[in-house]
Amino acid sequence: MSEIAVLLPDGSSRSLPAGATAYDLAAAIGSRLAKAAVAAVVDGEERDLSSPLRNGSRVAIVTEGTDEGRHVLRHSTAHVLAQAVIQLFPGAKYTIGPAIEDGFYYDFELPGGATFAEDDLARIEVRMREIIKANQPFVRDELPAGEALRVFADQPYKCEIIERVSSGAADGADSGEVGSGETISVYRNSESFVDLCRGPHVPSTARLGHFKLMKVAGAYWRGSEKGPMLQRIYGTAWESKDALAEHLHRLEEAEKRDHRRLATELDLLSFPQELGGGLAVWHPKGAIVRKLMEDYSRIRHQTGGYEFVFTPHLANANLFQTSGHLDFYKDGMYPAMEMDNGVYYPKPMNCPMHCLIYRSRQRSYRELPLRLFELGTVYRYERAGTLHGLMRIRGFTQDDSHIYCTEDQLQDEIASLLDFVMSVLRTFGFHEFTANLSTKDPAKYVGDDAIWDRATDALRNALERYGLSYKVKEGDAAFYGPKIDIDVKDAIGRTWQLSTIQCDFNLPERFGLEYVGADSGRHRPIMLHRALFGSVERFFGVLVEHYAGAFPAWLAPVQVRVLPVAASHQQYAESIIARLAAAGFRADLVDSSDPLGKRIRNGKLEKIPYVLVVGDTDVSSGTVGVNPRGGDVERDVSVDSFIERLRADVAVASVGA
RNA sequence: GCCCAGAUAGCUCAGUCGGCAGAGCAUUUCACUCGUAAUGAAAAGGUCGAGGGUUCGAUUCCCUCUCUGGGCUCCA
Repeated sequence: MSEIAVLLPDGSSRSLPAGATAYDLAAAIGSRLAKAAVAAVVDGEERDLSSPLRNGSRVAIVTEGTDEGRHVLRHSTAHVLAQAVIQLFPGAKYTIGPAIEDGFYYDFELPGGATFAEDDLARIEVRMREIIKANQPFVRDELPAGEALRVFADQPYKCEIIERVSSGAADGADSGEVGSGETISVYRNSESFVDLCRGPHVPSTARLGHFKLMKVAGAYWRGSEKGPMLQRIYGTAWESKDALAEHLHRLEEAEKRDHRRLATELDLLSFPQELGGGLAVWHPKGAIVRKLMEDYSRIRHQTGGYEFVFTPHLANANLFQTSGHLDFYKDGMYPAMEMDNGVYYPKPMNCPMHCLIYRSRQRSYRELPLRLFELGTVYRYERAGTLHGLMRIRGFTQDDSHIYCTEDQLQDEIASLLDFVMSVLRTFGFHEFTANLSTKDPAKYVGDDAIWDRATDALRNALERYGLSYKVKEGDAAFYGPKIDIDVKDAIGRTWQLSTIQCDFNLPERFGLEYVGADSGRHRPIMLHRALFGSVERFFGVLVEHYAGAFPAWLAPVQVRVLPVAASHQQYAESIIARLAAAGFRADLVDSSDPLGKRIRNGKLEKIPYVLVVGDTDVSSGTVGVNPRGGDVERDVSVDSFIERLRADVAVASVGA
């Protein structure tokens, strides 16, 4: 046969000479496509451009600048990194080097447990650029496993991967999916560097180049804490200089809104060394925002059918024995305090105490659903290396509620919870949500299968009824019940997992919780754990990053700053402050000992929503000059109309209250 | 917990190949009274994260600890 025909993604077909490659197809379609092509998808499998096509195949060309195309060039850049490291560090062992979001990494083991220094990155980059400039081809080869073992004889990690693959044990989590059964695929280039790889790769290194090595980090071999610690180099790679520059710019922007940096700059809170790791003190400005968040939360819970409770920070060990926390999570708890009358622990969760409230007397089905709410502060001994600003902290406050209901009530309860969650999150400026539904881990769960199925269905139905898009995470649930987690997207497109709704079949059992049903019989309630903010501290951190410290007017620590142009306007400025305070706003005044320009600048840097300037014309006509954050100056605005505007601006917080 | 890098004035950081510690901003005082993003001058401010070791002498070199950052692992 001298010609073959292949099917294109648009449904059309194309004839090509027999033996034509994916690259030939791209070239036949157009030179622009050929130039942008980096790989192909043939019959659902990613292939190199150089792979020959068969008659009847479905072929899609992967181009740079698409997610798939970037994936290919990032992975190819990772190979170049490995090549450079092997050449510069004799005796280095190379392991795996996948593409990841925005870039790639490669893990190495250096002889004698040596480590990379930050300035090694520059040397490695130089060598990588030489390799790329040399325009080395990526040539695929397929070897029997035995031969592959000989090729990688001095590379123990590669041998381990080959053995796993050839024994069929590869789980796909490796980038070690390099073949099936006895055949192992490798990629070589002109300098005889060879790496185990499934591919595909760009045709040659000339297609690479817009990359940057970012950082060195430690990482465990195969992700296991018990495995050897490897040296990981992270890099980023893009299809063009502009795309790379844009990415680096995005990183800078993200750094500018880092909540730890802004917490210092805006005097919100601090983590004094004397206090110990993962513990924060809230300064007045941060505390105002936090209090407003908590106040809002309380109002919403109050009107939402929740009953408020309070519980202590400490409890006798017996309680955590009953709840099972001491058996399962002791490592994560602060250590015991031995007292005359027993052993006490700081609480890592509020639920056991809420169960005690439930159990304090007999409950009737008429009381259900019973919704207990508390802003409950808990302490968890997070491992030292895992702490991260407010995002991972050792003492934090959950907007925690435990709902006790019958199985029949479950679905309605969850549906209305979703409503509640979204409504609250929207108030805080989040508008894009997705959910994850975590289902039973067959290896580790309590409760009978039937109730898991019914509860999982209830969660799924509630999600569908609400119309929220969700992913199912099979086997990701905690041992005690299925759950829904809500992710929100922030102002720069990052997602944060905030709210959670979890079924619990375990604690009602452990605490022997019951209610008397309409049939006069005793029944076990289902318990729901749910938090909207999750942790108030973490939610605050996310808000800081979402708004880049420029809180909306209803949350801003200072809503209005008044600046008298000169000392002669001081009295008038004070009268404006008095009016604003009387109207319930947070306003302050900075007198004229600094020049106006400087005071304006400081107001902007402090991200105050409104900076008012008052001078001669304002004093005589009862007006103010308004500088809205991020807007242009408005002169001669009457005080009444400004107050009206401010009222409208902060009204968002009363929605649903 | 593991790997790497750090910790110097309130903040951001420089510096000391081992010999009395520096800048900018912020603070205080004085002068300036100013209409939209940094007025000028002066002063004050440090156990150089903590403890130990080496040394005539340690902020500097070594060890341990604490805390922080980047990852890994973990996250009820």
